[in-house]
Amino acid sequence: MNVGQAAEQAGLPVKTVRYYADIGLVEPMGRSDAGYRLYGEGEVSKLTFIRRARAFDFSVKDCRELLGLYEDKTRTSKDVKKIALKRLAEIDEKLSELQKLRDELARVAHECHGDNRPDCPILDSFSS
Amino acid sequence: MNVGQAAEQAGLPVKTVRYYADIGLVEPMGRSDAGYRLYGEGEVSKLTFIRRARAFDFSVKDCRELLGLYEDKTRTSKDVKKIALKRLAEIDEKLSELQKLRDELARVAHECHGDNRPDCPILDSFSS
DNA sequence: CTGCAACATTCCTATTACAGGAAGGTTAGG
DNA sequence: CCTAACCTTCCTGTAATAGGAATGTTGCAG
Repeated sequence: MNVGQAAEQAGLPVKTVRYYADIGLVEPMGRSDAGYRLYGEGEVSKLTFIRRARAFDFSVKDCRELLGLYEDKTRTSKDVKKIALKRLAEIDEKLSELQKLRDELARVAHECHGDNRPDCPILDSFSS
Repeated sequence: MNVGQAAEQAGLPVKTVRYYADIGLVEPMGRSDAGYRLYGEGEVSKLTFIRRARAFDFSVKDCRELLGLYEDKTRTSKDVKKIALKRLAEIDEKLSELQKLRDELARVAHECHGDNRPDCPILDSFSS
């Protein structure tokens, strides 16, 4: 199948599928006489796999590694879990930072009366 | 003062201060005979203001707007609060998405025994 | 006065993961 | 045969810098 159909089946934009081919993440089976990328079931599976992993906020680089493990019949679940736990720790850190930020912003926004007067605790919190 | 000193006082990397000058966010008071950027107290205040706002995850574009309000003696606290609340809503959405993602990743990672066997629920969750 | 370190300048490249668009070739159907 | 809907490559842009090269300036110690 051509790139459009592969993209649709994998649930990815065509641009993205071509991009993955360019960076050697998921290369097409081959090319047609006209130079069209040709994809099979296997490639669609990999593309789908990557879409799901990306939805878990894994970087494309991580995906490359995961895809390697995905295809490696000799890999152990330990290998995969290690990557997943690392990602989880990163997400936890991001979450806690974002949460702190949110609370502080909510606090200053709450303190701001939001009327037509010029004094504003939000701006004050940035400059003091 | 020169860019290095201004950067230090504002708590920003020199590169960043120059970048802010380039994009017209905080321009130096003037230039020395040798072409060195010259900063005064006012510029350092603005740079500090921006550093703090950036720490709140405001985009540089947002900062430009906030800086305009910061300097505008006729602005009302309502104007500022509007931006802050918009930002807050965005952060909340990001938080909830990240939280969902975290929980699901934690679940599949937990289900993975992480030993030397080849089957792995993490990878399975990507391909099923 | 000179030499050197520590500053400064501009400009170019790279990062992440694509999106948009131009210019052009291919294919399928009516 | 024409046309729409595909496909191709290539170039540019995004956000907010970081890194580095090549070069100029300043201040101070010897």
